[in-house]
Amino acid sequence: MENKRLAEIFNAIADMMEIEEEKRIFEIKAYRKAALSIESMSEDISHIYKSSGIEGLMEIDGVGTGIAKKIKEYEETGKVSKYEEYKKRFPFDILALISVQGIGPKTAYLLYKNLGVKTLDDLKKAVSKHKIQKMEGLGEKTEKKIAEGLNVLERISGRMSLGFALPYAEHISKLIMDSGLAGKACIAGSTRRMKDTIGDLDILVTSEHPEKIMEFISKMDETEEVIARGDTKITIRLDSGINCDIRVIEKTSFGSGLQYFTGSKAHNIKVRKIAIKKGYKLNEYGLFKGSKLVAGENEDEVYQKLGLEWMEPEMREDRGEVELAAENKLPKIIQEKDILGDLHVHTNYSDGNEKMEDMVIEAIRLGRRYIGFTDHSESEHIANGMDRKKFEKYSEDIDKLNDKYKGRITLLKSSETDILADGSLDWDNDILEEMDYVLASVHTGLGMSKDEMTERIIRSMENGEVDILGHPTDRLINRRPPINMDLEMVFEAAGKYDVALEINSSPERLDLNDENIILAKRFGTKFAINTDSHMKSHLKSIRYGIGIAKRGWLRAEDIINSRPIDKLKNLFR
DNA sequence: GCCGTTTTCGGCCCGACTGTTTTCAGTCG
Repeated sequence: MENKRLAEIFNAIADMMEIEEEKRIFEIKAYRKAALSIESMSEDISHIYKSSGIEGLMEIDGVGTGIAKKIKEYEETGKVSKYEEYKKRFPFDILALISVQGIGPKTAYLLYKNLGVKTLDDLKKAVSKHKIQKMEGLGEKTEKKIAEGLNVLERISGRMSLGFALPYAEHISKLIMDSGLAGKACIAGSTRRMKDTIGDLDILVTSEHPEKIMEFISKMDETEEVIARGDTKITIRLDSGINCDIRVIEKTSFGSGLQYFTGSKAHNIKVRKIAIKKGYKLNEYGLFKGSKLVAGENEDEVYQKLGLEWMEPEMREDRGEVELAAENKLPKIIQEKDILGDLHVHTNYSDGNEKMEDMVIEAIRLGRRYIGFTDHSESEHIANGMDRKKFEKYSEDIDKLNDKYKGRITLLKSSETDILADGSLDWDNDILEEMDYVLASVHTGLGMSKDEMTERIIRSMENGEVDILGHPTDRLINRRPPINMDLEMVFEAAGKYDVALEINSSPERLDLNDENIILAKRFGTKFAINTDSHMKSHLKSIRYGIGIAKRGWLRAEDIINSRPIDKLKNLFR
């Protein structure tokens, strides 16, 4: 998948153009737009080029003849000559340097020209020798800001999982509400869009006393540092290391503010263009005809006045949702209430923290109609995997509890069964047949070659016993990359053998993610949104998986655990 | 460089905050 690299190259071209060719602003924007499109595509751009050539590339939003040619060049030679030329002129690591908060292309160039700074290491040295404050146009404060920016870069490697960011954002919103100074405090940005990883938090606040809110926020215990503070907007760094933008707006602008602040950027640009076409202007303060406010208090109304259906925040990525909304043809995607059960739950029979019955009681309390127990199979020693004897006891326990809680919830018998290195399963068939369904996952031998891994996983599905493939890519956010496999081949096999792909809601996994879901859906696969709970509190994590599923535009019928228990059992049979 | 239900030429989303300035460029979202 070269999409990411190509997006990087086009972004770097745009950055380097900004240094001395800022007048070509629209050309620069064109490169950025193309980069954004390419980066957010689920389809492999090399495949597009190989199957449909330049014409295929030009179908991509923001890609015309010029950029399509450059993609072709990259596909054939591995290089883009325009980029190589720019790199000769500006031989410093522009992408690294501008990743520091406060440094943009112009500042990066100044640093290179005056101090010879080419890399982050050079930058660190320049900072420690206090060379930056002496430069013309920069000063003491800029140097300090850069020093802090470098600090933050070192502390935060990558983005935060949605599963950690959302509760944190909720906590901050609650603090703001509890201050009594705000009418509303609403989470916006990529957190509201339920993106699997979050760069920073955005919170929209309505208040009659913006200055008091600013003061309150800057004094919260959670606020480690105030990065910027104006009349309506404050940026803080929280003690968790994540940045948080808080914007205060009047009640009458709440809807347009939320629309604007939720994004995504690409979605907003598209919506604003529609506004212009229809003779309006749209900004965070409202939808205006001339200077007259037409809509602003409700988000729904803003869209409606533009002739658009309201779109779920999870869909706002400019992946075709605006066009469908204009025609009233948005798909009806999964809602939290559609999920009836959870098919990946551990207990203290293996590596879970709690007794089976406690998990059952909590699942009932959360309104689940069924719960599938999936304690680990024997070879997972590290996770206290069950042997045959223990499985029998586990199985009896499930039967007993099923009787006890009959009519309130149904317990399903399963096991998270290891997919061994050769693609076979970790239980013999006689045990597998005792289960209501089989959840199979890879836990070991993650370093295999792509071909071996692909074959291993496909083989595990071929024997017809597997119903769900658990956390298919095995990634751990910020800790472990996805395993090396041919996603399309695995997804195709899952479609062929009727194996549902898991959307694992555990904050550290969120696997599959939205892009993989979109890809898998092309092969007609079904999905299961599970929590992989190891304690009672984990059962609530289902909302992250649902968010990810919504981002993949999944409908209730795509998800097996939205079916009533009898239909689900039929499916497993 | 891209794009078209006003256009194949002439437009291109919109605004906040900071720092080093004396009116604005750079950065960010």
